[in-house]
Amino acid sequence: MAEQAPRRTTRQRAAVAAALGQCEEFVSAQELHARLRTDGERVGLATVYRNLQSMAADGEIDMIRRDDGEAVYRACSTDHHHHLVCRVCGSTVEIAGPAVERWADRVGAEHDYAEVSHTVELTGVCASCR
Amino acid sequence: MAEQAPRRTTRQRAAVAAALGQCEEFVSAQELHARLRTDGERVGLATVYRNLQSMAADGEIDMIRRDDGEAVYRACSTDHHHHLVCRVCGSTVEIAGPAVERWADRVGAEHDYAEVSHTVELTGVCASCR
DNA sequence: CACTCAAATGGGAATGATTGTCAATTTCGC
DNA sequence: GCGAAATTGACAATCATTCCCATTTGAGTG
Ligand SMILES: [Zn+2]
Ligand SMILES: [Zn+2]
Ligand SMILES: [Zn+2]
Ligand SMILES: [Zn+2]
Repeated sequence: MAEQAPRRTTRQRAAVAAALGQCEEFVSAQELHARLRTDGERVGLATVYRNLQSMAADGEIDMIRRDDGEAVYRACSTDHHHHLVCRVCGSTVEIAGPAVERWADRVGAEHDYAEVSHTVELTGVCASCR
Repeated sequence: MAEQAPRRTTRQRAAVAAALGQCEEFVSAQELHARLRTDGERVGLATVYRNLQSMAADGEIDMIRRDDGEAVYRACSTDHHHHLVCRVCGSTVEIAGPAVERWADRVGAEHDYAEVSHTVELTGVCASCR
């Protein structure tokens, strides 16, 4: 299914991965670039974009979109899962939902769609923000 | 939950709604603006954006995001549902899934999140595109 | 290690969707 | 009809993301 593009290990790619690993919440490419710069790492903005995108494509990291459409990324356990995000403070809970997975597969099959993938994100207001 | 902002009926708003109703697939604000112009309707681009956004906020129309992040809209049955979109031709199937609804509610409750809403979109390759 | 070459980088310009501005117009209750 | 408030429109301004392309670098090869 997924065409694996050749990937080299570069200082920049490692720096991006490391910086992302430090982040608690989802961060945009711009934000991560700023952090890298603050940390003294010298990585071009375009490179941050390219690496985040390829890592997301390879399933190494998660990518979702904010309400305004901006893409935000986060390093997390590699196995497939979803998120429950607080609309107020942004705190996130990772959800492993075998239930949704099965549902998605079934719906795809019912309508004869192949290679079905899904986007499932939950948002709400966490206990401490109420 | 939803604060209903006062909405007036204007020629432009009606034109946007009508044009959207004619569309088979999801369309972006830009595309809809072009269609209106072609049809001889004179509506400003900013107005198309504003109306699509407010209609989506009111739940009158659906809004999802393309892979590139661009927002696309579609008029459809007003009751809550989800979509299964073909990655190749864009053909869409509307999905009414009581199963997901229950799952989302349960997960929210389990983690003590209030006002939980969800985003669920499926993509695949339809039969005729294989 | 020296050598080769495609992959990767950077950074500044270009793109393109979306938003902001604000005067002019329109709606609608009174 | 009147007037306050909502809406519109043309255009400028934002701003994330992509392009371009000369330069650097990773990683086999012998
Ligand atoms: Zn919170
Ligand atoms: Zn729909
Ligand atoms: Zn198709
Ligand atoms: Zn639902």
